[in-house]
Amino acid sequence: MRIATFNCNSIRQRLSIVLDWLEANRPDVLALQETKVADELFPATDFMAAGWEVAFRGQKAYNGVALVSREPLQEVTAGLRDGDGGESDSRLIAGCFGDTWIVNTYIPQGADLDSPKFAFKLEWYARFRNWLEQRFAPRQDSVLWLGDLNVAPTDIDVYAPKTIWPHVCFCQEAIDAWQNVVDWGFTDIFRKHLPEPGHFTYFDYRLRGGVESGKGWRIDHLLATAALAARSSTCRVDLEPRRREKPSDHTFVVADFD
DNA sequence: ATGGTGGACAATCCA
Repeated sequence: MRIATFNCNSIRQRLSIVLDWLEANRPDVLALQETKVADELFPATDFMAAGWEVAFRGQKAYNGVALVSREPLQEVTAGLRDGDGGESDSRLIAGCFGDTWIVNTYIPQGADLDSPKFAFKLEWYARFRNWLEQRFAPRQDSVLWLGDLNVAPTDIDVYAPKTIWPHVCFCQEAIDAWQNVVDWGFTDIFRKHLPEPGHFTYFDYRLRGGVESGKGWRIDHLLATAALAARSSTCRVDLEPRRREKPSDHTFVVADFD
């Protein structure tokens, strides 16, 4: 089983990068964030024409998540409160692949530490833990949580921890909010296989030569409940799509399971 | 150094 995540920063701008990557890597499921398109304008026919199933929940201009898969996912659900029509609906989409639940989230970024958007971020994390508790039992269920989580949990997850701290994605409150969800029952698949510093998934457009100079962040994550984590065999960052014209500011992250 | 770039969408908002 191969599962991947990619913040595409507009699926319509990045469609050929995504379709080419799917063809080359043949994942079972690819989770997308920041599709930035209302559902009626999502390019579903392009995915279907290339032989992929796709489930999506978005809104105009901002946010938006999707799950691309080789076979249709079962029991697809979107939103923290499914159907509330608000912003929270376009930040979560989940579905069942075999006996594994794939839970794709685009966590709020938070803007500034003193912004209401940061409070909304912390609240969103708390609501998400509640969402998990209501649906799954970490010891029984196979759950893979992945996506743009907008948290760099440790010093080796940012390129310059001393100067970046505190930041909405690298501060104690955000790390605690992330840890509280991890404590529900997740293992960090990425760090299981890539424990050393220097692996990043996001490079700010505004820093020139960010990839070459290693000025990155690890804010895109894959985490799994214990039995599923024990089955994971590899995890890697794929920088190849960044050599394309107009790359996303995020990388693909891929995990394989036995 | 509090900038810088990029996307959506039409003046700014968001990251």
